[in-house]
Amino acid sequence: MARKSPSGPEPQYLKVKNHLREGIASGRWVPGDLLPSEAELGTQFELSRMTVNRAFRELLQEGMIERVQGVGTFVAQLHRISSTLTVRDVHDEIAERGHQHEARVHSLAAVKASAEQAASFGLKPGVTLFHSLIVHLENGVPIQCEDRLVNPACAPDYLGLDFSQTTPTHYLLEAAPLSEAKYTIEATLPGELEAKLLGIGKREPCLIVKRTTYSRGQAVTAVRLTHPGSRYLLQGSFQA
Amino acid sequence: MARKSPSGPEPQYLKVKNHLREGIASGRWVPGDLLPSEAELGTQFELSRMTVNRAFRELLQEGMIERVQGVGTFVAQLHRISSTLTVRDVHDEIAERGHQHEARVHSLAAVKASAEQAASFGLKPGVTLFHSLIVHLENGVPIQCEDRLVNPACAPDYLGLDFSQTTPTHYLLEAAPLSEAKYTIEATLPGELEAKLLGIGKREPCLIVKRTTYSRGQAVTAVRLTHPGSRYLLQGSFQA
DNA sequence: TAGTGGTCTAGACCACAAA
DNA sequence: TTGTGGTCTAGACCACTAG
Repeated sequence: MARKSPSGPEPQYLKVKNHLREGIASGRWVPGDLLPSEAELGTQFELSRMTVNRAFRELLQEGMIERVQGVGTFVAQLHRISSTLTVRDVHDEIAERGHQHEARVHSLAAVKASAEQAASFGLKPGVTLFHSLIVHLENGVPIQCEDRLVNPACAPDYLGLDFSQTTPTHYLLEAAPLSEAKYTIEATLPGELEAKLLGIGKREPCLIVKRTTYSRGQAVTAVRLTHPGSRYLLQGSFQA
Repeated sequence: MARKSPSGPEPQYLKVKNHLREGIASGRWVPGDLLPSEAELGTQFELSRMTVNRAFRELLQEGMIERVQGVGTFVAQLHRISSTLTVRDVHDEIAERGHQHEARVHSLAAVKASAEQAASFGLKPGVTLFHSLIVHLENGVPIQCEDRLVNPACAPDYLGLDFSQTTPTHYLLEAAPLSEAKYTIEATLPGELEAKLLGIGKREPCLIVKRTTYSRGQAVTAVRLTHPGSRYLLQGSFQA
């Protein structure tokens, strides 16, 4: 039978995977086409079916193919462009650009939750939440206004932290293991206070990211990140 | 030895995977902790090592764990919030909301590429590119202005298509298998023509997605999607 | 019935890292 | 040397689909 990887860095299942990827990328197989079966490729490459299966499973996970039990494996219709959008800690983001990060804490206090706020945390109106309002500067220029509510149960010592030294994002990710997040991205005008804190006009468009993160099914924190449209953009890429 | 899945819908490797996920989500293991070895879990669950290995591989792929050969498997540090942002065909998006989609083609012609445009396609200035300008309406309300350049080599018959019936996105994905995409998302004011076509004021913030897609290393199309900030937002979620 | 994918096994050899 | 993960095998049983 086939030899396992001798010492070279390329496992056998990758050979099969690349063979299929190249066939699809080159147009040899187009969306909807039936691909060779696991058994067929196993014979062709002199590999066991499990090894070929792994190549197929990874391609399935990547959305390159579709599989139907009892029928076969097909090239997927690439009608979705999905891309991984990484929302990161501002500090890391700025540091990676080789720039200086500064955080100005404008507010850090306990507040009574409004009905709407409480609802988003799954708590009763009037309960105490922690609130922080921090402006992040890159090389002295304000690029993000971080307006955050925190569930005290998940971070009891939140009010005692020094957020000019560590970011809430960083702290909260350590305090409560992240299990889920929801976000929206939109373009609107800044609030009056936001405009003032960011040093921009009231008519300058802002890119606003709202994000709620959950740990063990419980909402940990809800944040509104306001970025001057002229100074900030999100970017990313996608590899099929 | 262990019994394989008798008929029930839950494979054995999922039992192991869920066991680990729950242990991490519940805080039984925190980031940095050493998890049980494959052999250990194999004994505990009465499974072969390969089956346990599959559970670990999938968790690794999901970013839940980190593995070091010769050392062990650890709970990952969750210091990045990455989320899958799916940029989809507008038509599908609107149809899924149960709404009516209409496309108005305002321009469809061959143009001479400017130096900048040519560069983004890796072509020489002055070559012919195809250009289309289409406004998409949801239930009669303009929500997206699609300003697109297309590489003629990848879609020779682009100018002959009826984009009130099929979207450029849909057509291009079929014409050229997608291999890579780059995008940016930003908030700015609309151009004069865009404001007019979308029926909005010149001072209304817009959410702008710019995207270039590649097929086999060659740029296929570059598009600027302008959305009125008051009528459109991106949303998504992330499961750890 | 024949062919497909979905899962699982009980071994195996290897590279690697720590003691 | 021991234990870890990384890979691979040559079978196996099952569910499902098509002819």
